Amino acid sequence: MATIVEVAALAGVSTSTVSHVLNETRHVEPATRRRVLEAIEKTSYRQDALARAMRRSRTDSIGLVIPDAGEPAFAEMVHGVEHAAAKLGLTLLLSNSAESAERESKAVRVLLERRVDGLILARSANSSRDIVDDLRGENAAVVLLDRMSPDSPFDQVGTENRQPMRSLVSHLASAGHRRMVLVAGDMRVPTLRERADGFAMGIVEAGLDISEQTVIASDQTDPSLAEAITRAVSDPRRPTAFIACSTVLAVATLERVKAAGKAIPRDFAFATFDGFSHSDLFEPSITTVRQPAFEVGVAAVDLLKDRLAGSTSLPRTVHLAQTIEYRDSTGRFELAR
Amino acid sequence: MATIVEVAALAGVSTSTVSHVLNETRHVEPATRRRVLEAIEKTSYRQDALARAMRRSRTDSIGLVIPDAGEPAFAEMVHGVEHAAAKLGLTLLLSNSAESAERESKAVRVLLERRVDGLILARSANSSRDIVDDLRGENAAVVLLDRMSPDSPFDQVGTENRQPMRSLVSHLASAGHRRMVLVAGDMRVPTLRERADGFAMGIVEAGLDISEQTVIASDQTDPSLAEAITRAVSDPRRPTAFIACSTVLAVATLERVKAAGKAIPRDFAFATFDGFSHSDLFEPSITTVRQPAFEVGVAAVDLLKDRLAGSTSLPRTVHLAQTIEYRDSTGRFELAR
DNA sequence: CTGTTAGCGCATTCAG
DNA sequence: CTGAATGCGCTAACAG
Repeated sequence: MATIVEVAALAGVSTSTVSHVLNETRHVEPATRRRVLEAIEKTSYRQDALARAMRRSRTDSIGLVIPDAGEPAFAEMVHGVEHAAAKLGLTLLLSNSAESAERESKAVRVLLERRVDGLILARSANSSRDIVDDLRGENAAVVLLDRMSPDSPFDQVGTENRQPMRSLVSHLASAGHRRMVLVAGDMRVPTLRERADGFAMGIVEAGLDISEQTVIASDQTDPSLAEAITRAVSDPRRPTAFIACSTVLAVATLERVKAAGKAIPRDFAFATFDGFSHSDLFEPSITTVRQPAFEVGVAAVDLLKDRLAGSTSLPRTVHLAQTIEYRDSTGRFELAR
Repeated sequence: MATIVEVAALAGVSTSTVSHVLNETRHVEPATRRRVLEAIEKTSYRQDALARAMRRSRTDSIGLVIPDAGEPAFAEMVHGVEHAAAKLGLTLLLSNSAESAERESKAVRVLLERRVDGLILARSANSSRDIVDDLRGENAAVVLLDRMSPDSPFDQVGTENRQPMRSLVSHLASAGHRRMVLVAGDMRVPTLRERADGFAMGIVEAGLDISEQTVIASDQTDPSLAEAITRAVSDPRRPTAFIACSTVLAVATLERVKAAGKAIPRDFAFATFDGFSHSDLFEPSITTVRQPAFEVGVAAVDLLKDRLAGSTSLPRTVHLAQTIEYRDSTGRFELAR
């Protein structure tokens, strides 16, 4: 590749002038300017972002660390972040921590070494507090994504989880369901904890007995998850509804229900968070609490943008609302069952 | 951030020595080494990847440009690329061209400016030949992903598309289907063209009349796509099977079929490429030609790795096989219809 | 076994 | 309006 020096030589000007026409950072005589432009063309010169970043101490890049690229909701957030970042002329550096704390801190470290201007982090399930503390010492802007904490020193964006779960439980309760099974997942994940909280609140509010509900809190990689679901399916106390707290948990639940020879909604009502795409095209169509994952990603970049622009306000927390899409899987419950 | 100079000063050695312990690039006395390590600890020094890359003229990063982050198959490829790149200690720079040639070349340009060591490119539908030509002049290693061309000057990896389509058509023909509808999509996309080719081959091989088949080649963003599908649904020539060539096209097809009050597989057999995740949990379960998208991503990084290691062999083309998952949507066709 | 030093390519003072 | 010169932080000769 040609460098700025060659361009300058060919145009018969100094590198300084070339730099200035490149960045439009001071006036240059139209004629000179034209010569420079021609030289750039002729040498097929391209700016070296590395050298530029080094000199300006800004990379115009941001890093994104997510815990599970396979989960549809996260894939969609990545999409949103990518979209918003591109709009701002920011390059995106993507890392997947695969729900591992070590990989997570390694990823963060690598991104900081690369001097990203900002960092968007969805913490892994077993993420330690340390990573947040470490990050505080850095001068990079940080936004926490999806998995938030109440006392975050950083801006954070995610969805409101308790409220929709309460509505969902309320809906099921008023349809006559007295015993439900919550497939709750890993309780170290804030999002899932909030959903479980919302469940408990909803149960109490509906005047149901919390001790008669079943909560399965196995991590999705735990083989005991499937067993627990199977056990719940044939629970002698006869639960009538299942709620899954994520796509992966929904898959596990549907599989076990099917394997037990039961059907939805004939034998059980069913609802899930996140869910499946185009669920309405298939039977049973599934009642789903849908988060605006793309928008969450976009919002994260928005928050970051403000910080990059120098905002020093107190940490902000943005909660986006989820919507409940009621479908057949909760719709045909027969009270007389 | 502390620099290597401060570390050197604190440890009472030269920056050279610090660099060498950092990179393990020459022997240093254990005692000295320990002092350096302590100094690194004390100053919480971190290497500056930018300066390092500049000096070594290698960034240990690769770029990935995809045309549609929303398409599940691409999302999965991104996942595979990310996974394989991380394993090699390569940082991933991700861009989405949104099927636009301009965005695509802009993305490529930005990545080259950032001096990625290699580039993985899934070309957009309207990608011009120019981009390939431009890339040839660069010293970056390039791998074409998914959307390949027969005379590529670069390594490329994708799936074999004709063969599974032929098998699919053959399967349908022997089940008694004489008139089929191919929802083929944008014919500028090589992958989709190959699938359409395979369709024609399959029809001929089955001894069917090609002129009695319907091929809908509207781009998925074209509003006429839905109309064309609707028309095919009520075609007086009574086609009995639909084949969609991508997830998005499958969605469009299923929507129109449903909207017309028809059902699968009662009224039509149906099969799709790429398809939906966990399709077996829902009714109708959909016969799907499934590509190993994650592995395609991994394979792309493998090819790139060889080039980064200096391989100068002729351009290689890797075709991964797809598998056909036969399910209910093609299984219950009644010949007597 | 370790230190000195010259750039990598650019943006940016400071002079003119 | 333009040029010369400095240094961002690091690695890799080269020298000792």
